[in-house]
Amino acid sequence: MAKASTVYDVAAHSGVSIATVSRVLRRPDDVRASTRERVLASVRELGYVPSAAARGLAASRTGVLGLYFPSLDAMEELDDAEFLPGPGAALVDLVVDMPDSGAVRPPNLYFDEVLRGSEFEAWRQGFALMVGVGRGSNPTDMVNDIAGRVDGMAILAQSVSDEVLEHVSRRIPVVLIAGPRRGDDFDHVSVSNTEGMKALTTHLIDGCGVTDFAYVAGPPDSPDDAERHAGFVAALRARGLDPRAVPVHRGEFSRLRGRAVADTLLAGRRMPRAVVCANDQMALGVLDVLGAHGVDVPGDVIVTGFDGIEAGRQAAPRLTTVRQPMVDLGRAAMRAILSRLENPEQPPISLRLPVKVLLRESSEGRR
Amino acid sequence: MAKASTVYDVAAHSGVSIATVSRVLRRPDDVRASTRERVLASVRELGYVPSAAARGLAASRTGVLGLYFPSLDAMEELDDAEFLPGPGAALVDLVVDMPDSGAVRPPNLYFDEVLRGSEFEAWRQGFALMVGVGRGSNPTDMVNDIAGRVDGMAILAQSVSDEVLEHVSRRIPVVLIAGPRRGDDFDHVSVSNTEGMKALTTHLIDGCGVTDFAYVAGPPDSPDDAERHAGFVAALRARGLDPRAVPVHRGEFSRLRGRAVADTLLAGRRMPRAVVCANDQMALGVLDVLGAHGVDVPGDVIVTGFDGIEAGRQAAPRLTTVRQPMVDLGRAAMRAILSRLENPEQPPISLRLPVKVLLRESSEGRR
DNA sequence: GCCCTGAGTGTAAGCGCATACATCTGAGAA
DNA sequence: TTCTCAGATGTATGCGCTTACACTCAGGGC
Repeated sequence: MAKASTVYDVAAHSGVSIATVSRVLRRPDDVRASTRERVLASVRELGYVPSAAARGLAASRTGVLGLYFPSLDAMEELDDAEFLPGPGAALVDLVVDMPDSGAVRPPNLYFDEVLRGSEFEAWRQGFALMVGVGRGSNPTDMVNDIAGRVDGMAILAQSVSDEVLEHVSRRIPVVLIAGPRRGDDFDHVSVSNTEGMKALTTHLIDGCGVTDFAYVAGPPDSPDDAERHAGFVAALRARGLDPRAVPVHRGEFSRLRGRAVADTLLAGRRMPRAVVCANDQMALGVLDVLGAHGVDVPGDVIVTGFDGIEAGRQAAPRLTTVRQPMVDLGRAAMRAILSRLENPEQPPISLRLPVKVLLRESSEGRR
Repeated sequence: MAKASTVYDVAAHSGVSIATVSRVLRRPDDVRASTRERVLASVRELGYVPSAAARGLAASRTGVLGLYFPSLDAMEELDDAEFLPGPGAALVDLVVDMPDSGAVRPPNLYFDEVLRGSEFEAWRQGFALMVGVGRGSNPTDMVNDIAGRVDGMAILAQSVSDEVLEHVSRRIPVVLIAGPRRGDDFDHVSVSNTEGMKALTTHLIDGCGVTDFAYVAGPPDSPDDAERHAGFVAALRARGLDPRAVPVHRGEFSRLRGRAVADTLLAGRRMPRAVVCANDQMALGVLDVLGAHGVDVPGDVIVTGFDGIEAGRQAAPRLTTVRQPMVDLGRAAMRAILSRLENPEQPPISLRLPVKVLLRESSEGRR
């Protein structure tokens, strides 16, 4: 790494001008074959790797797309504690792992899957992907930082103030992922939360004959939760049921919260026929407790979730849920950016991806 | 986005020189407070976001660290099929999800968790993270591309040829993640595969009285698999057992493969007392089949895995395994890069992270 | 034999920023 | 009052690359 070599070095080494070196790399066909070979040989010999910074400056595009997430629960666990083993540390630690030991780390599907989709689509379109997570005292500094490094970026909605959004969008295209639409000015991709929950609820009423519900909601500031609850209410109304008669248990989107709600329900007078939860984690918590108390699911009580996480497929009984296309969300976001890049004047994009209601044994079993 | 504004615009707008604008952003204390405010107001008003390309060029460092992965199974599924809904597409699709419908998508822990750790550590150190996955006809083109964009990068071992490795490492520090050590020239972080498998196997022999094994190995070209198998063999030897007497079933690291092996075992003369698998996916496949055939685990057969994925915790019975610190692997890789960046002349780093043997019900139950 | 043409290559001008160095200003010292 | 010096700001250069444009040098048509 003794001073990385540059076009000048390669040019000198192969006896051509820097323009020719550049051409060999960007438009090889414009250069005579013999010259090209000579230059490529120098590239190999000198270990030359073009500087993307210089290239980006000159071409005024970076070839990078950005993805920004707010801080995630799964990330918060990480801390400053030293994690590297000391000099004499054991290489193996043998422990009896009790069923309830350790916190259940919520595998953050949103992050993992949206990222996966984004990376894939960016790659397909010939872009690299830069990721950033907002943390610390000034989470949105990261947004600005990324904005300076990319040709366009996707931001998980609800995580950035309008002011910052407005600011960076003057430099690059910005697309919002999930959450409510932010004014009419930003491109936006999301999933059919409302429609999905409405379809599921309607199925419970029409297909399973449920008239007696409990609803387990997420935090009040979650736009996803609001949309899902709206779908639930709409389904009830459409069938002439009174939404106000349904008890709503509001809290955080966690498995523990689901357990707490189930305890409350069990302590109550009478169990509802169906417990509809605004996400899978909570539904799994409900299943944990009902299972432990010998309640028959779905015979006595139907339980449903939302998201379609893997753990729901592995639960017993398997959880009926609404699967969000999270990978596609990432892909669609990248596409939206590119579309905007190609055609800056087009009207704002607002894409709503379809969801899939997965009917499984927590609602469909013996009845 | 009508032409992003630059330092020049901000300078003109606030009546100062570009040097002052730059100072306001980089070293605010060197500028008089009143001037600073004026410049910051212009920054806000013009929606100015500094170009990282220009900054990188001028400062000859990018402030970005890179992470490169080879193509992953979980990624391969993604294809060019159109995924965006057509104009009249339904927003909801209601399906009865049968237990065996759909492929079991292996959540790629390696990717997700190493990435998580890398991003976190990069952020802590004030760097952004760029990710790339090798795919297509020339997977390692991506390595070169990333190398031109970052101050240092981590590469998942085994995924890049020595030639490419050598080439990019002349420009930036490169650290290899997992796999075998590559010569003595590269910095390298990995986990204690051998020691972990040896400890687990030793426990099975000493603690569970197992003398009769079957071993389910991964693909022949997997260095992880090789190390794990070496640990297994070492444990047998240390207790006077003959490794050659243990049937080894070699194949890919998948759940389906585990099921196939279990079928084979069941079809055989006699079941071994313990089935040791080189990863969790395969062990889960074995559990699937044994469970379906009413074989008592661990009463009749003990099953163990390796990796510590979440699904193993949720299996019934819960899977005994060796947990790799994947998040820490990512963090350690980023640290190694920075360490090398600060002190280019230090001797090669070779860090081996400890693993944790998790004894759960697939080996520990009633006996 | 001359001019035109196009392929191949070189020249030079930025791209937007950081920063060494020059310049200017005003307050305090003499 | 004049000089000094430090703080504040401006000037100018270069980071490594892309690319418009200029140039050279055949070969072909006249």
